[in-house]
Amino acid sequence: MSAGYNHQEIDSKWRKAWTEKSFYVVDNKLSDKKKIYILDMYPYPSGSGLHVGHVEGYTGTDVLSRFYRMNGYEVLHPMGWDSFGLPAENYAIKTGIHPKKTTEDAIATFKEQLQSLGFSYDWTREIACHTTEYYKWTQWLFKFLYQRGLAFRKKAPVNWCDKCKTVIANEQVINGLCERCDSQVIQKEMDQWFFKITEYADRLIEDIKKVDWPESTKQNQLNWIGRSEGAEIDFDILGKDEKVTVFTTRLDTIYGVTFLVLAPEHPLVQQIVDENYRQQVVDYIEKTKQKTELDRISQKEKTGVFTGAYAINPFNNEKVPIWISDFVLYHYGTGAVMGVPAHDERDFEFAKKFGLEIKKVVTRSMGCCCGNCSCEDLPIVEEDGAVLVNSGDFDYLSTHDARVKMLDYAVSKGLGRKKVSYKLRDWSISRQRYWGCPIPVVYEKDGNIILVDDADLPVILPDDVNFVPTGRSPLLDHEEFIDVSDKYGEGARREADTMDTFVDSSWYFLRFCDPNNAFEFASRESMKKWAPVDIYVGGAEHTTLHLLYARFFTKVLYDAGYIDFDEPFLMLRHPGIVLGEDGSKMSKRLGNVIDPLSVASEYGADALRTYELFMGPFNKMKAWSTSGVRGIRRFLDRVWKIYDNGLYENSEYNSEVDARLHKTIKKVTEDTQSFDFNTAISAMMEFINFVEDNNSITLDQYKKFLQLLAPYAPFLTEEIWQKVNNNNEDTFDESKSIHYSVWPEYDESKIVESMVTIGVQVNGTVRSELTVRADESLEVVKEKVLSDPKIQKWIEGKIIKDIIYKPGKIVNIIVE
RNA sequence: GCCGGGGUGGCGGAAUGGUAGACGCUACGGACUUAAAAUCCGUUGCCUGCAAAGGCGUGAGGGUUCGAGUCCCUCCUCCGGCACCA
Repeated sequence: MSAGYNHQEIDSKWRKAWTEKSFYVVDNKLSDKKKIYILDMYPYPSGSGLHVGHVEGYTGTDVLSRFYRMNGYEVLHPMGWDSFGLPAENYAIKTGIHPKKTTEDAIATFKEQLQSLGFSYDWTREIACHTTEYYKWTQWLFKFLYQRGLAFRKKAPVNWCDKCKTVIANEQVINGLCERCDSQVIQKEMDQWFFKITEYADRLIEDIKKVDWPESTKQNQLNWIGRSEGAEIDFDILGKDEKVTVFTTRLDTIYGVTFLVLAPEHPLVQQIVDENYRQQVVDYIEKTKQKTELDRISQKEKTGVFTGAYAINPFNNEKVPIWISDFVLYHYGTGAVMGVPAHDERDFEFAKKFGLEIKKVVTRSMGCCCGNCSCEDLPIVEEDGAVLVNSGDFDYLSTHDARVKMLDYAVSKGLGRKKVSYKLRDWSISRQRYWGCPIPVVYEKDGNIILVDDADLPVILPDDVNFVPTGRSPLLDHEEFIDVSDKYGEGARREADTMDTFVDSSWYFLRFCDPNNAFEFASRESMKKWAPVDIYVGGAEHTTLHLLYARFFTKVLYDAGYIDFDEPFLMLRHPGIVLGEDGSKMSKRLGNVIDPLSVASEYGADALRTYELFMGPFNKMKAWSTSGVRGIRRFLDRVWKIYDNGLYENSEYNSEVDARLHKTIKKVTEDTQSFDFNTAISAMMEFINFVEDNNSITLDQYKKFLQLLAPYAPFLTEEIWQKVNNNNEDTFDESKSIHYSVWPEYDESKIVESMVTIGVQVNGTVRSELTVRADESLEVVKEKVLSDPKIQKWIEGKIIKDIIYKPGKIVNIIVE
């Protein structure tokens, strides 16, 4: 422990005072004041509590919240809990302790940690998605999507772990293995609920341009949606009254088709297969079903079988064999592809393996690049300057032009059509798990779907459920929950699956606008005032799922007229991962986890907060350093010492200190807003160094400096602020707090320096320096520079060709 | 493989095309102390040199420019995402 200010006393005193005065509570009344909504991704309350890495993001948003309050904004800065989810249920399976209990205990721990660090959340708006008050509206939103035709039910494969006897979520499948027992996960067909996010694919792509998000996150989303433009072409099947439709983005290569491949799951396979080949086809389909995800990913060689059927290429009427293979994905495109081995690496591999013909239809116009390499033997995939050959009327066209002309031709002859395909698939939301939001659906005896009435919401998740894995949804065995025959008629049963927790988190940011509303998910007025989120901060691991789902929900609500914005998060930033002192990821196993509360109790919450942001650029990965925290603490102690030794009372006004202060105000104001917290803190350190070197700071200057530091170190600055203002702590309120004081403005005229020191170069290498008026003329500078002995040494006997002078920056003498 | 983002002292990192290494840590030297901790002062990119000074330096190699960490091209490497997507 260092000497200096008593953080234990000061931290707890102000935490208490701010809480008592409901400092950060905001209302929903529309006002003329500027407003800003600053949000952290709400955490999953895990049993192990927060470590210092989690706190970086929360510190960033808190600094911004405090900064904007001081700049006259009404700030909505809430916190809540993503409290449904698998870890609590898995823990319950292991220990028998109810998820509700472990979750609520964890929430208490998290809350204590956050409050100790002085985060200025409006706790009257706290939400938790496992509460009935919250999930009533999650259920309402499910119904809302269903009514708009965006929720539907179909059979779909789920991940099944045979050892754990349970269905597990995609997130729990690690490289095809079960997260908990490392055994193989297989696919099982079950009835599932889906949300039709694919309907919004194009708007999700288009609107990403509107938001201020990290470029990589935007790219990840585009990548995930995976839009590609191409064509669907119909191939007649020889001797059958059927057609196979393929999807291709390389229509220009269609004269090179030497076979077709269907996914083994393709329904047409059964109809077209030649009887002589039926057995091998059936065997192959069966083998594919047996394969685990891991098998399919890791198999190096292509597999497949011939169906005995042939198709006719509509462009040249050639007869090509139809194969099936598991490298063709049933759920993408049409589940069928045209094989062009000369111009596609996968098709090339397949043709080589099974001895299929390879027919080249695209060539480099100037022949091979070098003439003596083997590149002509490999598929030409895409290349500038390549042209078509062996393609009938389309010969000598560039690949690009050929694509356009061939599509026109196909459309005019009725052979196919333009088509856009997406990688994005509909969002499967059914989970065969207990600890989640019940789906508000009842099935009548004949299977008819009935939505539960609004008046009967929420469908309450029962507490007394046996969640030990049996291989089916735990709620299925809760007769009282399942059996609703008295209300819905003989044989009526409730849906027993719960919703994916990503459904909860797809709309929680709206609930914060009006968290206690019992009649709507949030009032229009409250959302008009606060939403959308202006600044959103959270982990980069959510670049696709959560952030995409929330955008989808927002657009659906927008289309229905509930809200007047169609993007939920205008600005998004990701905090970088914080590594342990040893440079490896913090984990219990390595024993390098650092608890924020222990840092705060040893060095003070302010030192922790300031260090969190001083470590490095906000969005970059960096390693924790306890000696770094000590360095910050030294800095804070020096700030305290200016009060403690009364320097501000004994100083004469010093204009250089003042110029420095105004420069610092400018830097901190700009850098704080742009998330460059580390350089803002450096600037404040430089200012204090300068004050100490000059042994001068007036009260007014000191107070302005304290205000700059206040968002970062709220406790210490509040303490000094009260003392230098001689406030009576018994009558403390918002009007006297530094955190509601008016952010200092800088005076540009004080920043402009009249005298500057610039470098003097000879042929671009610095040889001397020169102090002149910032706007000194070239003549004077030239005279001074040429008479400088250090410079004369370098130009002696040489011809001066030019002198470049950029006022205030540099002078460069070009010789010889 | 494709997409995105990086590579700067012993370490974390600063630098609108204009004196690279701000700020902090570490280390070393000194002051204070009976002593230690804390605190304060000084030094700290590398090489040569007692010094003055000079040379070399931002992953590698080219280029543009009076001038490049910064802009352009080629390559190496690390991190993140996607990955048989036709």
